[in-house]
Amino acid sequence: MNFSTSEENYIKAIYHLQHSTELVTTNELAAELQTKAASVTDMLKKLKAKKILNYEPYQGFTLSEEGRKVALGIVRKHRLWEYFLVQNLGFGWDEVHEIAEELEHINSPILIEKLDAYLSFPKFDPHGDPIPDINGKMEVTKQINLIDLELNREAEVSAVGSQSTELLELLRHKNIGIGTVLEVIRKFSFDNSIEIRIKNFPPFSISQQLAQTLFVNPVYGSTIVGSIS
Amino acid sequence: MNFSTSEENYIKAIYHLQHSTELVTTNELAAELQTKAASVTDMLKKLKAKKILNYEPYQGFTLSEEGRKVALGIVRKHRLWEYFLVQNLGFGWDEVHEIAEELEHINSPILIEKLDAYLSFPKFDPHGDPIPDINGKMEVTKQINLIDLELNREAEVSAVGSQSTELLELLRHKNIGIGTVLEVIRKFSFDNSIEIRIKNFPPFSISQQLAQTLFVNPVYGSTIVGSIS
DNA sequence: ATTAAAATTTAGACAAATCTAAATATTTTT
DNA sequence: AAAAATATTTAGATTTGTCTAAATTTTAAT
Repeated sequence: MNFSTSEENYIKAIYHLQHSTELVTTNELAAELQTKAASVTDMLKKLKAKKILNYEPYQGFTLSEEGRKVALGIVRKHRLWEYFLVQNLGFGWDEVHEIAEELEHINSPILIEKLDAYLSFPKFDPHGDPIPDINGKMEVTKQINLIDLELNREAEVSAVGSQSTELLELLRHKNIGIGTVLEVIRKFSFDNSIEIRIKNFPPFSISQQLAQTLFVNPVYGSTIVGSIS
Repeated sequence: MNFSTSEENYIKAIYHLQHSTELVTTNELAAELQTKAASVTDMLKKLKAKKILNYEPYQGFTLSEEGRKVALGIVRKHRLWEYFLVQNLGFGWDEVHEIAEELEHINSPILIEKLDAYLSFPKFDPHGDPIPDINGKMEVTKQINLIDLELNREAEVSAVGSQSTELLELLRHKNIGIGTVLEVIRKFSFDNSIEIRIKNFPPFSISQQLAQTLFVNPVYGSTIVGSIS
């Protein structure tokens, strides 16, 4: 099935809101999309008719299985284009969101597969968010500085960003390795450093540069992994 | 000023039709866009109000100076994307038109300038059509096999596609060089060979491979060159 | 368990882009 | 130069996505 740009924007917004609150409400969605509640209701009816939503009037709504697949497809396109814009065209990571908002609505599956191959199948976009693969699968892993404190505080280190001796020296000094479980205590916006604690030890802080090389899986907080096809 | 996707499609179609007939008519445009004459009239009024068209009811129409600049900007985007799709993503030249029809409506001047630079400022798209530069200027030159026999038959060789000894050997044998004036007599669709004549000599034919390396300027046939900004 | 407040939906309107059918203008034919 | 044929425009309707204002439902407060 095909969707209009407007329908796609609704589906994507619902997908993102569901990450924090399972049941999404009309007003939340209106705020997210900078539109009016009445407009949202109209679109909800349309998406329900297309079997994209589980929706009963006044009761809130969630994406259907089909809806989640559509959403993952849009997220895939958005993040692949962002990667291209930063990595190949030389944009800054903070300049690409709006352009990707347009590019994500280009409708050509073969284009996206060729782009993915051209970029060598990246797993994370320039903001550190995971890129779903063609089946909707994506890494649960994220950079530790991107952990959402509202959702998860504990995370297990699953990979490090490079094998440089400088990085490994620092990690050994801090007693961090693959498998280490960390609790994120606080983030400081001044220098993007974060304070963390390894179980049974006193807290300490790590720099932005180090945080960006630590890829972690949330210990609870099941970021759900699914499939598009 | 900004234009909707639909407005842009009308502007581009009028631009292309103007290449064959100076004054464009409502029915021609309706046929080109696969729509109805009544719909065209509606849009003509809109574009006239936006000063894109010279249009008097029942009298046909042409793009205004402003309209031509807008059209050249759209053509520029279309052809740059086609170049990217073929050269970088590995599409065949016959597979990219539809995708470029979508991509050409992405509205980000900086994106197009970065893409142009990334592609090293190509002057021709994969079909051999010239790509307008940021000011709307483009080569009048085209591959000789793309000469439109309805418009021009005589053309002057202005460049050859490579300096390989094999090519130069063939060109010397055929007596073709920079500045040679050729008359295109006929095209054969079976093998895409074309029959040409050098003034005062008997006609002979050249292969598709050779034709694609011969860049020519029409001798009469004023393909108009303009500026966007 | 009412009432008050907040959230959501319905009703009716609007702009953009399209269509069909009817009216009008232009061009061609005789 | 009038009639016939063709081209173009107008009038009125339709779809999509949006809005405001009014009505309804749910939730929270007393």
